Amino acid sequence: MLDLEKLNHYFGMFKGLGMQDLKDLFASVNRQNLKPLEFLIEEGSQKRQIAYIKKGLIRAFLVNEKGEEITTLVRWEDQFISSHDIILHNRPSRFYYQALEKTELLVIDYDLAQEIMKRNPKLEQGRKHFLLNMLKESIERVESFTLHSPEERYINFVKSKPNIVNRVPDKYIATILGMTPVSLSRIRKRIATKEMQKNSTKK
Amino acid sequence: MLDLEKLNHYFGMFKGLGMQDLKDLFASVNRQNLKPLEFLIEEGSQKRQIAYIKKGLIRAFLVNEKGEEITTLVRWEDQFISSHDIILHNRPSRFYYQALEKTELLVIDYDLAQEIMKRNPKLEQGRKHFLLNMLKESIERVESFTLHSPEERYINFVKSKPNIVNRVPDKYIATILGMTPVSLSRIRKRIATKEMQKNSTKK
DNA sequence: TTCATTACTTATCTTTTGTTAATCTTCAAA
DNA sequence: TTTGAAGATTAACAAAAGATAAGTAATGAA
Repeated sequence: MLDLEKLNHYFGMFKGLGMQDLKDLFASVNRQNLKPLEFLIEEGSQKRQIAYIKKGLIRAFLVNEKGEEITTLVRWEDQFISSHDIILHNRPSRFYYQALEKTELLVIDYDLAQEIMKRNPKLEQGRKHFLLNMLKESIERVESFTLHSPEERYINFVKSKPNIVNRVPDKYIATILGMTPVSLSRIRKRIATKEMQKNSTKK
Repeated sequence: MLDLEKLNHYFGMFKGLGMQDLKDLFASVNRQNLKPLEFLIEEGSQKRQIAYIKKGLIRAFLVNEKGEEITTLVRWEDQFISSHDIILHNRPSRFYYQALEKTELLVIDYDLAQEIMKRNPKLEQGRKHFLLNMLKESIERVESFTLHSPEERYINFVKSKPNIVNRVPDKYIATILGMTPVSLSRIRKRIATKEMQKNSTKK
């Protein structure tokens, strides 16, 4: 599937786009490739850009007062990534955005995208859809903290993103789920033990 | 300040509204009053409505498998409240929405509001603003779980919502912050002890 | 293939949280 | 003013999580 077809498929974004805007859009989209461990956005950046991930995987993390890296999210192919500090809060990014794999991106300036949307009211539909999905995802994540235990949180993460677990080191998954890597390791062991018991009684 | 002025102030919502739509809107807004402990929405409900809180306070909670009530959010005057299960996920509400005080609401049918928005493209701006605020709030809440300890979470809650703390029982605040009431009580004591020490050395 | 680095696991100890139940407060209804 | 009922605190114990360090496994570059 072509890139734009994919975007359209997920967000129905380009339905209403005029020819001039399509040209503008294409002209302003930059391809960017990152090697593993390279940064898309660094702490302190104010670059107002949004990236569509064609291939690869990016993690967002910040360095806290103790000097520890806290990873808060990962995004992978066919998702958008941007600094919410820059885009949503209009402040320098507290987070780094780092590729964990060879990653191919389509990068667009946020303000330009805004303008194009303004000129094409029909695009609002796509934006609304996109925002609602972000909101859903975020609310679900809040609920994972208020409604579930750390162990349940990990189990659900594995269930809902089985392929991602194999592409992201556990230590990053740990802090995404609000726990330490050591604690996650213990939880994994606990789960494995329970599985063992289940299987032995089954037999 | 009048109700509509307030709404306008916070969301700039009615700028682009035509006369017919204003009439529609007014005709379809229902006033509703709740006594303490009465429900706006009950578990299982599918009523697609959004309420603006003129006065009072509402908590959302669900009853988990163990039969415990888990409160996940509170909303108060000049805020909107709705069931995200119904509105966002199109499924029956898992949550109850209960007034904790004498509460006055303006209730509107969500689908009607949608239609009015569709007929008034200028309103999209207000909706976008509203959605972005919801998203910001939700992301900040996720960060409070990944970036802060339970103790810090409580301190931040008190700092950012000092008036609300006095209107909501601690046991509800506890589960909003992802902990048990007993644990919150201990945290409060710990904080108080630290404050004591600070004040004694200051003297 | 080897070796060094990084990730993961395990161990030990401390701190915090969960659980349950008892006790103390508060506050509103009688 | 008294008195229940609900909320908050405290206690006691078990379970889990944090912190630190040491050991083991995995991985990728030379």
